[in-house]
Amino acid sequence: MFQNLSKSERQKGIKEYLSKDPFLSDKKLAELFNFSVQTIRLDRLEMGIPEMRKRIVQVAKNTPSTDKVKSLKKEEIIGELIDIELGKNGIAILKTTKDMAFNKTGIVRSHYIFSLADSLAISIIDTEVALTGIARLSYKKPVYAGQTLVAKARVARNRGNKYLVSVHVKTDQKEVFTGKLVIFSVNDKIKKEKT
Amino acid sequence: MFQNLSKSERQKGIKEYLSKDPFLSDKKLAELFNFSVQTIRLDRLEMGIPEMRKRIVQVAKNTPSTDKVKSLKKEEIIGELIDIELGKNGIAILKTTKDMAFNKTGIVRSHYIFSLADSLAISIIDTEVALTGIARLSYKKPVYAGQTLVAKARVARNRGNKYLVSVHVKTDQKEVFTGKLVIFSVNDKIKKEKT
DNA sequence: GCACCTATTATTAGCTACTAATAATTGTAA
DNA sequence: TTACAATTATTAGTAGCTAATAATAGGTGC
Repeated sequence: MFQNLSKSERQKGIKEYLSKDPFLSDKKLAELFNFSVQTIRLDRLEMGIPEMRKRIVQVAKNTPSTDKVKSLKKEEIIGELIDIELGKNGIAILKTTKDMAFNKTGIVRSHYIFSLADSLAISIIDTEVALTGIARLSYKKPVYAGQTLVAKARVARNRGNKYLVSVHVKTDQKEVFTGKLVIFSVNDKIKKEKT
Repeated sequence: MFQNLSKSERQKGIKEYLSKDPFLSDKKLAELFNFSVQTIRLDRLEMGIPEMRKRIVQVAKNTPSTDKVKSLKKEEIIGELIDIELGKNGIAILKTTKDMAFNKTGIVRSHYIFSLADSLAISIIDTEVALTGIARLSYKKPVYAGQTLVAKARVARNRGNKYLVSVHVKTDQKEVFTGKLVIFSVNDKIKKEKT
């Protein structure tokens, strides 16, 4: 595979290979780089790379990423605003993908649909800041990854800073979700009050 | 730890322990169950369970393993699962960050809180696939970026494949969100029906 | 030339966590 | 008492190491 590599080149190569495949033993690395097993070991020691078994344990203990919080990306949530009449209604579209769905079934996770509905509902309120207060959600049919969702929101009632918004989400003419959201328009004072 | 277990009890115990912690060596199992290493090995052979190193490799390579949480892989859960009793209750934590919030106010967008509640609720259902049907959400107080949310979910009722899960989310002892979610446990048939 | 140094390779002993095979021991039931 | 299962022990061999020591090759400086 390799020949006549300098020490630094070889060490760099080992690092690279191991980052791609931590399952390589010293013996296999020795064959790959055409150096003796002992040299490879020395390289590992110099670079502070643990032995294969420990590397595998590390991978095994990290794969089910224990404490990493997977957050939703903005683009994934909001979808695309198609049409909007502030204070009245709006339409948004979201193309669902595999990573929004359960691996096992391909069914899109419910909070993605809610996120679409919620952000659309907030968007159509004609105010600086809007917060969701109460919501009633109803999931009618499962949505499968790949399907495109069309969300329509409408302000059903408005008393003072309180808005009742109803959202209907469809895919292929079928209604898959409906929700009623009570949204409050808020000014900056609230922020101070509650902190 | 254990004493005077029958062969079948012991083998059952070994299976259980290894499903929870595949990193246990035969020696440690022998100490746990108070039997000799050779007996443990015979048990593994009879049950077709590979040695520790091979188990670790399996985990590392992400080969399908029956997890404690059935319906969701850990990465798929929003927030960090702290404690769970399948079919009963569970606790999850989410550290909120700026990119979960509105720039203007620093208030966390409501769908992040719902996502935490929803994925926790689904996690505690002891089934292969779980889907949200109906939900009633109530946002009590605004949450500010940086605050840590603690979500507690409890199965309030369970009739057949229909579960009523109540979720309470708090930060600094204050309740910021409550929700009642109706979740359905589903088998694979649904998938075929609706596609 | 020689001393010195680095890089590389070899060798040996010991470790963990096994497999595989064989054998001995214990207990219990026909 | 014999037969059998369950358990434990023993031995040889394996992979993939650590750790320590030693040998060898090649170059640099003087």
